[in-house]
Amino acid sequence: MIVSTRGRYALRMMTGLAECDRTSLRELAAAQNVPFKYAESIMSSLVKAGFVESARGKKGGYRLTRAPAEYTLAEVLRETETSLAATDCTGRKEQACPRAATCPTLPVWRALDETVNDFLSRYTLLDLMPKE
Amino acid sequence: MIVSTRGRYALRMMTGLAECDRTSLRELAAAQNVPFKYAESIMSSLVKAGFVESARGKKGGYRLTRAPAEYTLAEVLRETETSLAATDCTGRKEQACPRAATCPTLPVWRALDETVNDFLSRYTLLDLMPKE
DNA sequence: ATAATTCCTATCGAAAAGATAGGAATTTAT
DNA sequence: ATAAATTCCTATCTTTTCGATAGGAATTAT
Repeated sequence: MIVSTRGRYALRMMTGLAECDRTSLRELAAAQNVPFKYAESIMSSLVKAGFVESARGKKGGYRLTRAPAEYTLAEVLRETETSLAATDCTGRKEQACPRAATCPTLPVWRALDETVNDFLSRYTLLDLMPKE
Repeated sequence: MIVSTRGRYALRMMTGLAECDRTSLRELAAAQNVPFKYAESIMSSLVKAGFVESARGKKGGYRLTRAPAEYTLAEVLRETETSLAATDCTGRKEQACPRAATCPTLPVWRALDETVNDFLSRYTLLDLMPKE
């Protein structure tokens, strides 16, 4: 699995935000069918990454900081998925593998990583907006 | 994660087999550093898929049924990974999603699936054999 | 003050992944 | 025949990851 539920929720929430100027998480989560408390945790990643701006207190809520076309799927998923790496070999534990220096397979995984990243960089939030 | 430990073990075991005419699982697992019992379960998938031929009893063992260049990574991983699908949306539970008909994101996931599959179809076991 | 919100930390429960256990069936060698 | 080495089969265990929830502190408009 490259993109998990968490990442898909994140994208849905962001397209939801793109459709209104500002909204509370309660409304957004309901509209996008994302469990409220889970949405909270995801939104916290989006804010920390600077994708979304928050306003606290009554009448508070969230709003995008850029135009939808300015977010690639790659950057959003990089912040919300645990890892986008094709394998453990190219992920966090990369350095832990003693075979790395001579492993004939490692270059293939690196190329796969790049292929996936390139793919996800060619799409933006705008491509995920419902038409008409 | 696209390729898990199980899939990588499968590929290692097959390249190991490619290096000798026939070998027992005990030897193979030891040589490739794959836990013996785990290797058994993986090998059972490989045999069932017809990638490998088994001989039972004393002096038994396993052997590839084709030349290394005749196995693509895609087909090996398709048999050993739980799923190669980019998301749940394009995996087994595909039909379970009520949004599918109008989901603007689904085509993207399908295209990603195809991209990954194309990539993995361009490499064969031969590409994973240690050089020199 | 009160109500509605974001923010923070902790935890739970289910599912998947990695790995192991034990023994039945088969075959070769002696 | 018997023993040894193997594949085959089913079941289980453990650890990690993932999805989701709980409770309450901090903030702000009214």
